[in-house]
Amino acid sequence: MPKFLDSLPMILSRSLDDIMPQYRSLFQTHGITDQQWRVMRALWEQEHLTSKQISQITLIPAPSLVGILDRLEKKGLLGRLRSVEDRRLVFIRPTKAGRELQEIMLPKIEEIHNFLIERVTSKEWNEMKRILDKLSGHSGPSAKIFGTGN
Amino acid sequence: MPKFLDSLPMILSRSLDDIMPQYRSLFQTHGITDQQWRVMRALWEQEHLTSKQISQITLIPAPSLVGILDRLEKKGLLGRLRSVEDRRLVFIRPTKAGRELQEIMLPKIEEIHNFLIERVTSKEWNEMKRILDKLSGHSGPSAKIFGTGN
DNA sequence: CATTTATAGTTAATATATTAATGATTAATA
DNA sequence: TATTAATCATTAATATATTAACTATAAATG
Repeated sequence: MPKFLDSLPMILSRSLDDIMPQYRSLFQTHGITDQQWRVMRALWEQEHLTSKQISQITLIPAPSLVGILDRLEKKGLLGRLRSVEDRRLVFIRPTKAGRELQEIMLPKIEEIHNFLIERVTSKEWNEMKRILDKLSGHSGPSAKIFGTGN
Repeated sequence: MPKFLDSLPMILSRSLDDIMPQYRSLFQTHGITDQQWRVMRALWEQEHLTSKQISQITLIPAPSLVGILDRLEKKGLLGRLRSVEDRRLVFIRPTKAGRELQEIMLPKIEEIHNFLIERVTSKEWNEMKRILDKLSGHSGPSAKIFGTGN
């Protein structure tokens, strides 16, 4: 394998390119994008979240999130409400239509997820996560010494 | 771990988010972007490549590649030349400045790569690639029967 | 209390991704 | 050979990523 294609960014990008289409066709069926679903998914089982929290959970950068929330709001899937205690905060909560979409999509998302992970054993799945975590620097020497043990 | 964060897209995205900044600071030093480097890297040791080939190697979608090549051309790092035999093809070749940038950057890229993979054993590295390949569907039952063995 | 510092959300500018469509060219086929 | 189908590069429209800067607000500090 050429060195370029064997770099970590290329390996991860290739995997994403391979699996995302399976999710994407579902997203398209429901008229939303990858990232828009990420936001809706983050709100699952949540009364509301702040923009900051959504950004952290979904890994969507804050400036990108603004437009994504705009479009989801325009689609009537969620609403924004500025906090009274701390007027810097904006609470995001799904609308009724948003909740219904979540209910419809989540099982199908889980189907795809199960279809994918059935390709590997439970041990392999955990191994992969562990190794990726090490590569991310979350399980290195410092983590062993100073980390929480997770 | 919440189910959402334990999905394959989130796991892979998180890994990318963790490692890319280490590369990105190098890219910025040399005034190019991630994808622009991908293109230059693909041309390493190549006389020239067609747009199609670059798109396949780098995983950059063809429409995105157009603008990326425009900017690299404007920076004087590569040139376009339409093929004479098949006038649909466009050959991309690095300029002298492009070659020099490759020479300067590649060792540093490899440093970062080595720094990253030193976090895991050689066995773990190969295990991760193998498992990701299975998840991508490249090593499933059909691959075992019909594949090349790689 | 006045001033500085930090934080949440946002805007702005540029680069890239996604999908569909188009123009030019070549290959395939009746 | 005339037509049809396929291919490569590109454009167009919309969505998102990246970085820096900005506004409003709150916290910290002198």
